[in-house]
Amino acid sequence: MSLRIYDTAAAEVRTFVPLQPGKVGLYYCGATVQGDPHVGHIRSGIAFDQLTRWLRYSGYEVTVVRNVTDIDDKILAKSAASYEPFDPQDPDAPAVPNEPWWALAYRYEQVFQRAYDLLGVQRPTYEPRATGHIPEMHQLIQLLIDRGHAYPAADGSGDVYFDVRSWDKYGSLTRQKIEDMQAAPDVEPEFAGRKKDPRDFALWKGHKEGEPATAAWPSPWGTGRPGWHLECSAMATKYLGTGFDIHGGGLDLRFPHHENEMAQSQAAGHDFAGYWMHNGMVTFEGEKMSKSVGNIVTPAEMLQVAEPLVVRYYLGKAQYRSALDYNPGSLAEAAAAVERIEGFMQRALKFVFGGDDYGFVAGEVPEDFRAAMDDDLNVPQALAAVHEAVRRGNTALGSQDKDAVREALREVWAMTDVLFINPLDEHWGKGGAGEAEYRALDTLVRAQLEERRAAREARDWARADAIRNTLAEAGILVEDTADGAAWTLGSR
RNA sequence: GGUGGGGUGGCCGAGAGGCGAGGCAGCGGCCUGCAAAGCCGUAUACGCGGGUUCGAAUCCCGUCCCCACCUCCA
Repeated sequence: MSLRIYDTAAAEVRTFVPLQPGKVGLYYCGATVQGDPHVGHIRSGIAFDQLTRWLRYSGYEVTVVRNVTDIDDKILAKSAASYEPFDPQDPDAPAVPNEPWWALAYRYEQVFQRAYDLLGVQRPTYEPRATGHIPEMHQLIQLLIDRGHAYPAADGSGDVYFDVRSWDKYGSLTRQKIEDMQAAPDVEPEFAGRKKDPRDFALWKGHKEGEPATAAWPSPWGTGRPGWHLECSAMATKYLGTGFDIHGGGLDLRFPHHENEMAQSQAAGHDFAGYWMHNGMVTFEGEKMSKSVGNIVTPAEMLQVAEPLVVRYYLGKAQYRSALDYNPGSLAEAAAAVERIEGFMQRALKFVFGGDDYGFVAGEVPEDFRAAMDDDLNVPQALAAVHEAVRRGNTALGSQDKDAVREALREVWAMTDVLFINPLDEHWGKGGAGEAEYRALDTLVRAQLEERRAAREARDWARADAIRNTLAEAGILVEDTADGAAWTLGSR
């Protein structure tokens, strides 16, 4: 009946109850813009896009916040490396030489933006950057110091640490005890005398020799820059309040990122997130894709072999908490499924409205679809509902049952709109051809089809097949239907 | 060592005590001049061994294996 979601903090499925009726505040972790996006980022974006769209379809007013972490160790390191001499032949050579850290961050932010846009991930209501929220972070740090949960390092480094031993709920998000955590062997010596406990994490990092002056901000504890984790707490609170509904992100962010976020926010006296949602990893032959393993498939690579809609369908087809395994056939399989849906919709539209979708109104989403989505976003089951409606519609097309075709079409339209995989949505375009180009091509193809029709009438099968083959070589697929031949641009 | 999540038919991927989700691929049929598309049909699937039950992929016990996190990661 109503939405139920799996809450990582509670480790169980809970009925979703918003803090304010009819409104949802959603924060989910975006990227640290230190490199090109990989499919994991996009999968996460799509998962929370599905959530957002379903919440909105369900009548909620949703405020979505996704951070851009534009300052961190890696960004600085990559920028610094771009000033080093390098061999242009080296595949790891910097894309832009002598690039300031802020330029590098902004460049990658835009790459992310394009990827999200292309795959139909709705832009968040607010997309704040870490560097734009230094004062908010300072307030939070001061609050934590005042409450006895943070301390400036005793060695004058300018670092400020969160005191994990001072917060007895530390570890509760991931159900870990500090004592049981594997000690990071390299951490102890480096921070000896600086941290009270090796698990203490930096809220503020004192400026170090050799780091750019542009990456240092004055603070009550000395010039420096923010630590990781802090930006999310500060920005979530600023845009959604000290208590909000849902916090999301990838499964690999549970610890330490989200654990630390939760600790510092709650230690500051904030309720913070009511529900924690984590999407599963994209795996390659069973293993998490990661740069160190070298088994990465980038969104750009996927988009070379499949159109954006197909990539979105693929990345969004599994339940968001499951691992999604990629293999070489994955995208072709997704493409076939998408074509099945699109084929029905095209035929149905033509049959019911004569090919003109003017004035078409999508129907309601059917009950089985609604139930599936309400069940912790069970998209695979929701897709089953889509395909069942498609089959029903195809059967109705076969029997020329206009009412049944129209009904199936309205349902499919509504469902694919919610999942944002409606092949006829203008977002996905039509093969990239503009209106004028399409009309020109249509005129030429129709002339060919007319000639073929005449040949078929004369039972000149060789001629008819030759025309069909020629068109096929140009990527134009001809299908004979009850009311004449139709053509489509093939997907490959 | 600690904490989570898994092992489902050729592949992907739901389900979680009782009519074999769905997609992709395959096979047979219908339709078609032939195709394509579509429709219909088609599979001794639930890691292994025990147990509970009238009935277990689903519950219990044992066991093997895999993955993730505990360091940067969506």
